[in-house]
This record gives sequence, structure tokens and C-alpha cells, in this order.
Amino acid sequence: MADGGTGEAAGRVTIRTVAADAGVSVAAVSKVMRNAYGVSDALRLKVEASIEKLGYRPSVAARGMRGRTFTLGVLLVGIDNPFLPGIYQGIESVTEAAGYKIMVGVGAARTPTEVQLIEQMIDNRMDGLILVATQIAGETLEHFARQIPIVVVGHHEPEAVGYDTINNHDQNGAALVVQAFHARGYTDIAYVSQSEQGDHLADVAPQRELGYRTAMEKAGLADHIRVFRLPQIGLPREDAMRQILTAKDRPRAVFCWSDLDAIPLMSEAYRLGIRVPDELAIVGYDNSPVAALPMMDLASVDQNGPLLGKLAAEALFSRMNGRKVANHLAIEPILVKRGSL
Amino acid sequence: MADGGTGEAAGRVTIRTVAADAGVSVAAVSKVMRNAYGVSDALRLKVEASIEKLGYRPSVAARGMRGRTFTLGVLLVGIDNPFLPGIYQGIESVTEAAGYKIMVGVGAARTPTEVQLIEQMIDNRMDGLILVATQIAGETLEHFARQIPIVVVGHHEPEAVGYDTINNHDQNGAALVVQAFHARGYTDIAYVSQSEQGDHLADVAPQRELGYRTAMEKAGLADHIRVFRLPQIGLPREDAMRQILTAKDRPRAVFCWSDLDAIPLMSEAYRLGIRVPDELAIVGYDNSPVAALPMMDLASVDQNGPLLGKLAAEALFSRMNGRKVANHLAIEPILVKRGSL
DNA sequence: CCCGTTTCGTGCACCGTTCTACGTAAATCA
DNA sequence: TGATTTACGTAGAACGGTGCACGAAACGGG
Repeated sequence: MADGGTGEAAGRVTIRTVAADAGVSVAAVSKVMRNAYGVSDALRLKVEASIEKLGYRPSVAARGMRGRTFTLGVLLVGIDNPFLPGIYQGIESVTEAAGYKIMVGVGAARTPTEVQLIEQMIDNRMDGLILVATQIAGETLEHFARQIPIVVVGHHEPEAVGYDTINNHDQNGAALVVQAFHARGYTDIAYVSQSEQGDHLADVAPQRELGYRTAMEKAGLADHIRVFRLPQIGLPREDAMRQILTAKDRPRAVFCWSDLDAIPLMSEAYRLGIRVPDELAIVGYDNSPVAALPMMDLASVDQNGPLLGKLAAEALFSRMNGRKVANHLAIEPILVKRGSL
Repeated sequence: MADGGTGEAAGRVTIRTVAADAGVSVAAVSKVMRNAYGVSDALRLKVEASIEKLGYRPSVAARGMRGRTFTLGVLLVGIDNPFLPGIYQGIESVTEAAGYKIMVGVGAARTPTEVQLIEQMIDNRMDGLILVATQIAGETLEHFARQIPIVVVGHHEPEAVGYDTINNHDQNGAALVVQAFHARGYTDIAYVSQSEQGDHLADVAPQRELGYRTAMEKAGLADHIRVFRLPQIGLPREDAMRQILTAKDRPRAVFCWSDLDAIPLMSEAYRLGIRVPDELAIVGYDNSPVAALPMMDLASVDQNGPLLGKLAAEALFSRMNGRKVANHLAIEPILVKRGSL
């Protein structure tokens, strides 16, 4: 039946199989696949029939050696970060409509791993890259950006020339929190950040810290500025948290750089019998689903992940289409007020 | 630094660039890369020096056209499922040590998407595939398994001949829950599952249901067997939950097929002022981090994701090394008892 | 009716690897 | 020393596509 013709043995159906079956040249099949110029309806029909019949799928690997792969790489910091799903979904909504596929790399928040994954994606001939919350230095990014179109999400590099950045305005997000605290009459407002280990100012935590400091000053609370730093996620952190919570001069309100820290902190407070918000007000960042649970009821800044993802994908496409000048977008986050505030 | 050397103008440094730089043949460089037989120390040193100097990295795409890519594909159901991180980490621990890279596909729990992703991975010439909690039918899997080594996690297909399956023993996990409930004196124990929409018996939810039913019968509670089905995740489900919780014959204890449902259900109970566990005992599955939060304190079955991942990766490697006979493993889950029980 | 344009289809040279087959020089054996 | 073996290195044909350059046919205007 199908592949009877040439009596070839087993194996994969390649472009040649299709060409033989349809009685046309290999180039013709290629043209149809890419719907390139110069294909008559008759030819197209013949070829499409054969493709259908044989179930032909072009090899991405082979295709990538000369043309495009129609595959984009998305590099994620990890897999359990609450703000990733929204962004991913936003990206996907755009790329799917454009007929592009996505391959994901999971970076585990370690720079060398992330670099390897980027190289891996370049070596796999992806057509473009979206890096989400990468920790890689701007200089390194410029280096990679010379090899492949890149858009970065969740990493502030407003001077970058070789790639685009899409962010929520982290400084404004922090300011929202300070203002909301202040409006409720709190003055002793602290910021809880992750360890500075390997931090760049480009990362979101320092940006939020900057926004916090600026807003505190603007509110006339400059002398109440206090910053606590927790050990990296993965290390034991209960001690550090307990220290913050049991100190005599415990702050009246804390703004956590991420729900990733706000939630454990809130849990620790609960365990210690500290009432939220009567004794301690807490606000996080990323508006993760857990924060929205009624038992948590944690106020949090929402950065609209789906929109970020959508904008990132669109920026990537426009860059892939030849735009050379860098785009740097910042969208406005909103504060989702809940009982912890 | 690295790529300064020759100050070459154009593109990428390929195997030819290296060969020219080292003054040897292309084949020689290839041999060094694959550390194949028949390379003198002198040659190897020369070539390695050039590789280092030029910062050469072989193209995975090109390599894939003839040899191996040293890349594995991992297909995940989604990105926000609490039991994925553990599994992924387990996989990674094995593959990283073996020098293999991972590319992830995110399936969104829709069969056509998943099929496309698998094809995509085959087309990208991955060396093997691990499918986590796929919904694809066994028959289709056998079809793909003829093209590429496959290991499936979180999907029961004990009769499969072309691929391996690695699972926790979902039926036993369910039995643990029923026994624990019963030991506390509860008899009116219900099971809450997801919609049967597109379900196979191979999926975990029906397996857990089976385990639940069997254990209920064994405990002499056959006439207390009750199964509720919630709408798919993504659809509005509050109504359905409220219906369960406010019914006159509300069960005394519920076992949820996943924390993904147990947590919202518990939240809804909280909102309705139903005390857990005094009025309603709840146990979930997957022991997600949220369940462990002191405010939630949700008992849950732990299936040891890291171990599952590790076993899956090991099975895949042994299969890639030529094993033909299928392996089907089931590890024993444990019940993590917490306040909700 | 002739000749310049289009339109359509094909041949073929890539892309960056792997890997088989082969040539040659050195080492071993009888 | 001549005949084998062994070790090393290389040419060149894949692999499965893309896309340029080209030729043939169809078209159309003067």
C-alpha cells in the first residue's frame, strides 16, 4: 500500500520518500512545506496528499541546519516558582497561534546551569529565546544575543542593546506596598529579601529593595528603613525567620520580595502565635495561588504574568523579524489587598 | 577572553574551524569529541587546545542527524502541578551525572498537545523520552515507543511491552488513607476525584479510586462507598465543592485524589465554617509543600517524587543501552499524617 | 510571429556532524 | 628481514532538510 512503490526497506519517512511517492522533486516538497513561492495548486495538492498519506513530519534537526526550526526556547528559573505558570501561559498563547513550538529549559537558579541551557538551545538551533528571571550577567547576555534573538523577562537591564527586556515595574510595585502600609498607619516597615549571594542590581529583589527605600524616603520614613536577608531557598531558614519574628524590635509590617518567602514567614509567625495582621502585617510579591487561599489570605503584588509572557513573545517575534533596536518595557503591577495587610 | 584569538569575522565556529586551527582533519576532531578509538595523545592535546581556544561547541542538531544528541526529552503535564518538581529533580540528578541534557515539553494536560510535543522531541532527535503523567492512550505510546526509548511515570500500563512504567502504588496509597480514616473510627468515607472526562483506567485518579473501593470493601465499609467528581481544573468548581460540603449527608471524611483538589476543598470548608477535622476529615495526595504549611496542616500521601524520577531515568538509560523487555515498577507510597486527619 | 516576462519545477551545493572504509607508518613476530 | 599486526589519521559518503540558480514552458504585448 502506502510505501510499496520503491520497495525500500524500513525506517523513517523522509522528504525523499514523499517526493518519490508524489512523483516530484525533493525541492518541490520542500517548497510546499515552507509554502514558498512558485508552487502550482496541482503540485501542492499532490504533495499534500502524499504527506498526509505517509504521515510525513520534517526533521527539526535537519531543517535547523539551513532554515528555521520554528521552535523557541524558554528558560525558566525553576519549576516550582509561583510566578512562572502565568508567564508561560502568556508566552504559549502567542507562540501557539504563530505555529511555533516551545522547548523549556529548567535552570535551577544556578548561573552555570543556565548558561549551559542557553548554549544547548542555541546548539539545538532554536529560532529565539525567552529567558525568565535569569541570573546571568548582562554582559554574558549580550554575548549570547549576538548569536540568537533574545528577550528577557524578570531581569532589569535597561541599557541592554542586544536584547529586549520585559518587566513589571518592580520599584513601583514596592512603592505600592509601602504606600498601602503607610495608609494604614504603619511606620515601622521592613523589607525582607533573599540573600545577596550572586545578586545583581538587575535582579528583581534588589529592584524591589530600591523601590522600598525610595518610597520609604518619600513617605518621610527614611529612618525606619530596615532590610533583613534570608538564606537562599533550599537552605534551612526557620532560624533566620524566627530571629526576625521574635526580636524585641520586631517590625510592625514586613514586605517580602516574594511570596516564596512571605508564605513561610507567615507560617512561622502562625506557629509562634503572632497574629497577622494585628501584630504583624505582611505583604508578598507575585500573587501566587497559595496567597489567595482563605487560610493564608496574604496580600501580594500581582505582576500580571500572562501579559508579561504575551509581551515577551511578541517582542521576540518582532526581533526575529529583523528589529535591531532594543525594546525595554515595564508594565505596572497592582497590589492585591487581603487580610494580611 | 575565550573567543578573541583569530578575530574571525563571520559566523559560528564549527568542527571545520577547529580542524583548520589545529591543522588536522575534520574526522580527527570528531573522534576527539566522541573520544573514539584511535586518537594519539598528541592529537588529542592539539585538538583540545583548539577547542578551548575557539570555544567550540558541537551543534546538537547536526550531531543528531547521524549520532546521538545526548539530550533527553521530559514531557510534563503542566507547570503548576505540585508533584512535578520532585520527579524532575530526581530525573535530573541521574541525567546530569551521566552528562545528558534535558529539554522539557509542557503538555497542558491536553492529549493533542502532548502528542505534538512527543513528535517534536522525536523530530529534535532526542535520545530518549520520559513522559510524566501523560494522558495519552497506551496504544499510541506503543506506537511512539517503536521510534524512541520511552519511560512513563504516573501512568499505569502494566501490560505495556514497548516501554517502561514507573509508579507509586496508587491503589496501596488509597488503601493507606482508608485504613487511617477507619482506624480513627470514621466510616462515612468518600472519595473525591476529578471529572472522568477523557480518563483512562491507566491514569492515577481511577487507580486511586480502585484502591479506595477495594480498601473500603476490605474494611467492611462497602455500603459507605461514595465517589464525587469535580469539574476539570480550570473550570469553576466552587459550586460543586459547596454542594458536597453543604449536603445534609455530607461525608465525615473525604479522600481527595490530589492535593490539587484537597486544598481548594479545604479552603471552601474553611470559608463555610466547617471545622477540620472535627466535622470533616480530609486527606490529599502528593504531599505538596502547601499541604505542609501549618495553616493548612493537610495530611497527604507522599509518593516520593525524587525516587520516582531517579528510577525513571535509570530505566531509560538501561533501555537506551539495549534492554528490550519492559520493566514495570511500583514503589510504596507513605501517608504523611497531619492535623486534617 | 517573435521575444521578453512570468510562473513553475528541478538540480545541486550546502548546513555541521558521524562513521565506515581505507591508507600509511610504526611496532611486533617469526 | 619480510610479513603481519596494530595504531593512527583521513577522505568522503551519509543524514534530511533548505534555497539558490537555472531551464522550460506558458503568457502576453507589439
